[in-house]
Amino acid sequence: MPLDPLSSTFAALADPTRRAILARLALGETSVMELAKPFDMSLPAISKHLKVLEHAGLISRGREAQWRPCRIAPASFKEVDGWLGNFRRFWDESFNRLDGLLEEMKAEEAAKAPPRSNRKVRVQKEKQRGRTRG
Amino acid sequence: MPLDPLSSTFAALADPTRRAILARLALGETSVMELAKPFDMSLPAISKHLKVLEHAGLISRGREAQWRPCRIAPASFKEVDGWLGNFRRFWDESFNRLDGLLEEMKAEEAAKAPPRSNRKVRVQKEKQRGRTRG
DNA sequence: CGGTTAAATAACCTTTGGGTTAAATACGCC
DNA sequence: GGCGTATTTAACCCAAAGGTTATTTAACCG
Repeated sequence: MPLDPLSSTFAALADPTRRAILARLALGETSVMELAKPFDMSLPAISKHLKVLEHAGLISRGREAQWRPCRIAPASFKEVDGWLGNFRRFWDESFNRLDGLLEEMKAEEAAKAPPRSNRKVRVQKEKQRGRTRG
Repeated sequence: MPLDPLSSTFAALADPTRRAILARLALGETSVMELAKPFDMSLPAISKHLKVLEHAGLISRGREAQWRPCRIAPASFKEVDGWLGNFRRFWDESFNRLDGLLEEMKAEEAAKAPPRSNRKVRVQKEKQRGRTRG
């Protein structure tokens, strides 16, 4: 019984070896052998980790002769970030528009500048991201 | 052998029941009974899920008479987002400064405006977040 | 005190996960 | 074709995860 995609992705991220592999891949596409080097672990174990990451949509794999170069796949990262966005207001104090407005007001106060007229509160776009801060 | 904090957090998020609980808590603090209602699952099972979430730092629990109200705890969410930030450039095309600059240039080109002098690229603050978009 | 409600713990079961070693597959090269 | 390198698959092991029911703890209420 396969998990829903988001669960698979989070599960894949819940292992330090796999996160280290992703960190390595953030530096650029590379082979399984290369990925395996830093770890005191058998090659099949790495192979399994890669399968988990691939199944989770976090990496994709090409074919070049006998190598299967791995690279970061963006989609699932984006899914995770999107889900996380539902909670951003709990920890990013400048996240919601009201806060943003208040902080702008404070900033103006601090700068002792006269109030400006066409000051606008920026609207959120695309599911909780893309706001100006500070 | 306890997992590192980030692994515990991702593992906690890798279950749809637990994510649903968090989604409910995003609406506000509530009791275990209340949280359990939507699920076709025994109360001890929910209790275990809550323990996992608490251990992962995703919720905290108070005491009010015989109730233990649960609420979202921000810190671990922030940790996850911070980690995710290392990969943001892979899927948020407006994330990195060079892209931002290029897009501004394109926008200016499109507007057929003369080049402006004190146009500045905004600097990233606080680990991969807080950029202006568009 | 005794009863009722809220929640956690204990003991247990079954499935999944992460690791191993040994064998198989895929491809390039001489 | 046969060899060597890269990678996956198979078979197995043990620990951890997610669920259950039965029992226990905690707090209010009358």
